[in-house]
Amino acid sequence: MTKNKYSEEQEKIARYAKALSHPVRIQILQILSQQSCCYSGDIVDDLPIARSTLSQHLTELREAGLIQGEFNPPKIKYCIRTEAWNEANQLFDLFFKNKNGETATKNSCSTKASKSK
Amino acid sequence: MTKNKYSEEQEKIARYAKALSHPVRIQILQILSQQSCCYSGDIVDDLPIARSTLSQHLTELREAGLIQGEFNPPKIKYCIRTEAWNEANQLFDLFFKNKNGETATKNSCSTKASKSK
DNA sequence: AAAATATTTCGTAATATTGCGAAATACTTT
DNA sequence: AAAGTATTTCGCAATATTACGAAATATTTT
Repeated sequence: MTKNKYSEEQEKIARYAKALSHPVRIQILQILSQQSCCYSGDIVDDLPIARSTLSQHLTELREAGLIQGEFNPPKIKYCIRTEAWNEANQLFDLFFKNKNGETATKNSCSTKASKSK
Repeated sequence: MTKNKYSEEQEKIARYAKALSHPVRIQILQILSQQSCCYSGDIVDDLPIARSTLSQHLTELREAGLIQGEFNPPKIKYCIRTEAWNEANQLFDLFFKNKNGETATKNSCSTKASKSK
């Protein structure tokens, strides 16, 4: 294992965020999350991308843990993976919640800050 | 303006998510959000990257709207930009909230699905 | 005006992402 | 077994990201 530069939490948030960082993946997840599950072939009709490109995006979402595919020959039924979905939701929640109220208001700055060495 | 493939909301979520898609940017935002504002030079000491690289990440966060820099010669004080911070928070909230409960549970699939044409 | 301090921009390199069509794979139906 | 349907993998190209050090920029202090 390589050197751990960042915390597990930071890596996790970044990984989920990366999965959400393309509009087509947002759309895919919205489709899946709103109308239970879907078949890949049905999704592609609503998207402005080729089938092979969709496949790549689905793979990314699967590797991020956010969706799962159930083989239902000859189709594959994709669904939201609730476990990861909830974890991501919670991570983002906490991330945004952890903020003191006094930012961006002219003054309010701690001129100190560590500066080790 | 080019063709609008995705909704404004989808683009917005993806843009914010992209800003959050690197662990070092998560860490930067955590530092800024937890202890009001900071000077760039102070941040870099806690991060495993070069100053010039930090500058790039700060630019990305600024362009995403999540932070703002106040010039306080010869330093620049960076703070969270609350407006965007709250918007992002709300967008992610809604995004994750919009989900019916019956996913990823073996059955529960709508075999139909549009398939126009 | 020269020196010191803080940050950004530039040049460069390595790697990752996004996209497509063609071909490969896998399973079902004829 | 051949044809049909659904998806993935492959090969390729264009662009974006991440990273660094050196040089440029801007402001204050000496």
